[in-house]
Order: sequence, then C-alpha cells, then structure tokens
Amino acid sequence: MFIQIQPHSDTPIYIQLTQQIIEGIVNKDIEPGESLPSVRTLAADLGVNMHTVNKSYHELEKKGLITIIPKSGAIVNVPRKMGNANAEQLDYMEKMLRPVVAEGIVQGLGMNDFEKLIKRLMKTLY
Amino acid sequence: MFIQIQPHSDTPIYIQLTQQIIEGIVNKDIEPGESLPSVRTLAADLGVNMHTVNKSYHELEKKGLITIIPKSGAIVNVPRKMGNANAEQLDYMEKMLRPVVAEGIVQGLGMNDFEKLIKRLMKTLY
DNA sequence: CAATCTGTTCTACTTGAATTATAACAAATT
DNA sequence: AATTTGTTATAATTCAAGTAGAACAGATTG
Repeated sequence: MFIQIQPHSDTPIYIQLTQQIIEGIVNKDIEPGESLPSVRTLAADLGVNMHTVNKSYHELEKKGLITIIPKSGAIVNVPRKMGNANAEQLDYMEKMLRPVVAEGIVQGLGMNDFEKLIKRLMKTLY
Repeated sequence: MFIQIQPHSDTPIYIQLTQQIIEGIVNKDIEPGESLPSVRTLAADLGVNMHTVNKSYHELEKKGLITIIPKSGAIVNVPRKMGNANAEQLDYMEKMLRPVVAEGIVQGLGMNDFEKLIKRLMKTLY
C-alpha cells in the first residue's frame, strides 16, 4: 500500500492512517467500491496493532468516507461531487480551517497566498 | 481577558490558549508592544496551572509571535505585513493546510467553497 | 533598599489517551 | 470444514497533559 507511518510522530498513528487513507481516496489510489485491506492485514503490513487500524476505519466511517460491513470488510463510498457540500459540511470545515487561517494571517499570509496554497494542494492531491 | 477554556475538550488546554491568543493578536485585542499577563496571573484567571500557561507562551515564542524577556514578561511582536510571508512560512502553512484540504475535497468542497470559507474567516478574524 | 513579582527550573504525582497484547466469539467467505 | 472477517472484552504499558509545590535569581516597584 501507499501508507507510511511514523511511529514516534506527535500525531497519533490512527490519525496518520486516517489522513493518508483520505488522501488515497482523494487521489484515487483507492476507487469507490473497492475494499480496504482487513484490519489484521493492514496492521501486519504497517507493523501496528489491529485495534489501531480498527479505530482509524471507524473514524473514516464517521466521516462518511467508507462503509463497514460487519464481519465482512470496509468499502470505499462513492465520493460527493465537487462543489456540492451541504451547510453542515461547510460548518465543519470552517471549524477545521479557523485556527489554520488565524495562524496564516499572523504569519503574514494574505488572501492571495491562501488561494495559491490551496490551488497547489488541490492539484497535488486531486 | 477574552479567553475561554474548555477543560474537557479533546484539544489540550495549552493549544486552546495558544490559538485564542493568536486570534487575539490577529483581531488586535492585543496590540504589538503590549505585555501579556504574567503566567501566574493568567493561570489564576483561567483556573489552570502556571506551567500550562507557560507552555503556551513558549509555543507562541516558537511561532515568532511574542518575545519572552526572562524574569520580566512576554511582549507581543510587531506582526508581519500582509502578503509578504517568506518561503519557509509558506511551506509551514502548506503542511498545516494539507490534511484539512484533503478532507475538504473528500467532503465535496470545490475551490469556490474554500475561497468563500477563507474570505469569511479572514473577515471574522481580522 | 526591601518587598514583591517575574520567568525558570526541578521534582513528583495523577489522569487519561494511545498503543499493544491476547483471547474468544459469531458471522462471512472460501 | 476451514479460514477470515469484524467485534468485544480484558489487561498492561507508555507517554503526554496537567497539576502541585517549592526554590531560585533577576526585574520591578514602593
């Protein structure tokens, strides 16, 4: 797989995993309808515990990105079309962005800088 | 002061503090040259430990936002002019933004959505 | 100058999250 | 029938976060 874990990072392993799987979905390394590896398999591949992977999968399910079928496996959901996020999702993203934007401003970034960064990231990720 | 701590949040107290002080600086509740309250005073006000506030202040110093004068106090630095962030700062912000943007994309946000959110946040914060 | 306030440093303790480690179970798959 | 699946439960370890108290030395203040 495309995932690399830094065991001694200050961001928890299950969050690193969640973020990288999200990038994998965005980047279409994993296509909608595909199954994720079983928690045991992925755990063995990454050298981490089964429960850590399980926790990550449930995070992804909370975010609506995968569906966990009990006793069977985890399947990547069909992604939303671009630009049709609902109000709830926009609120959620605003809360995520707020401290990042505040820090950006205080670091001297202007609207242009934010636009460039996001455009670049969208190209890189998408 | 303008700070409100949620003791049982999943984001650590010292990070809540750091973020809110950053917003205070951006929002000019605290002007450049002003002193922050002493670690003991602020800790007493917020009902948290001295060392927690101290940790937050040192985070702010790492970010270049305040200057801690040993045995004296902490002073808010003159902020950078808008739109003249250097390459290092842009790299740093790109790393901060990356997981947020990835999650935004997967939640259905398009470039327009990001622009609107950031414009709104900049108005709110600045 | 004396008293107070400052950040600093140190030790110690508690709490809880994160992670690992097994084990067992029942449903699904092969 | 055997294996694989996610689920659940228990237990242990590790470490960050937070609290607590004390002592120190420089800075500030009256």
